[in-house]
Amino acid sequence: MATRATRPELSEAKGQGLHNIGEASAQTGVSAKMIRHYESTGLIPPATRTFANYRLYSEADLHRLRFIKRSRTLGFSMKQIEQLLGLWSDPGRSSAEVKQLALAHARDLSNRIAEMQAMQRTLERLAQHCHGDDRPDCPILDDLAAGEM
Amino acid sequence: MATRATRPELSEAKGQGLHNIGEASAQTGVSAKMIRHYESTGLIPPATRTFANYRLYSEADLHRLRFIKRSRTLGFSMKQIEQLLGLWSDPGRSSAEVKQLALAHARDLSNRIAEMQAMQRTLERLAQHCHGDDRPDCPILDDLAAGEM
DNA sequence: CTTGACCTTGCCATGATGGGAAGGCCCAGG
DNA sequence: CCTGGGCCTTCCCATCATGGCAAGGTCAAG
Repeated sequence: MATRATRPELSEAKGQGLHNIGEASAQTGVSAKMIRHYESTGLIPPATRTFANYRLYSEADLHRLRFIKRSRTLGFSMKQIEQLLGLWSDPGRSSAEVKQLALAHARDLSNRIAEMQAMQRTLERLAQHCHGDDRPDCPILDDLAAGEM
Repeated sequence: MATRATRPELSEAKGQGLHNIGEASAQTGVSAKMIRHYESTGLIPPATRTFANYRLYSEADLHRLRFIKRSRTLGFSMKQIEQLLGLWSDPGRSSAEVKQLALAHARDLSNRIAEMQAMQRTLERLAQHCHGDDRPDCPILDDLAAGEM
């Protein structure tokens, strides 16, 4: 078994516990499309490749992808995730930095939630006063047309 | 005063209560950029023009723009606003259609609010358990790394 | 006439994601 | 050996609503 100094065959790589992009996607919940995108933007390092140029992912790579996936699920932006990944891999980090990032995002969420709740309440209120029948009279349209900001 | 059959001068048009795009923007809160954009997508009809090709807006046009602005403030999408405008100008509409549109949007908002609240609660909970000091230990990163979906 | 504010069109960027095309690779079945 | 189908590669385009910039025309005041 001569070790191929440069780039392995796909079957060989899989025998060593590596995964192609399809498997990586299935095991992390990140689409292949997005894995490639993350690589192109530098969020993840360039994947090693097989002889035929297929991308290969180690368990550590999958771990990183799951971290990203979880962060997206919590609504962090890609820019914030970049910072989070930096902190994650920095042994000299202070938890204060992480906490600050998380709380900033939480505040941002709160603000957006409040805005949407205001919209929601207004809509519910308007809809309550709308007959919702065959007649054209409609307080909802009246409100929109009145332009009460 | 010979009525110019084709296209008026700007000063003449303003004398007749028409507005250029800057005034229309100032009086409706819709940026000039977006007014042009709405025209290009057909949301509003092509504006009449001065001799020098400046757009002109009547009070009715401003009314329409305010309607759009108010609808955006309530979070309706452009596609929904297109429908709302159609209903607004349709004397034969049924208020049920309007109400249905509004309630569908309200439900959509509720869903998105619920998602964001879930994120928000998770973040607050994680942050509460994070010391936020100089040490690197951080339950927030632990959670992200664990990938508990 | 000059200056500055405003208008015109047109192109590019955002942020995260999906879709699709054109072509190459891999494996299994005949 | 050949073929089919499924996976991979890169590249471009679309979304949604909005802003920015650039190059050039217009208008009103000094």
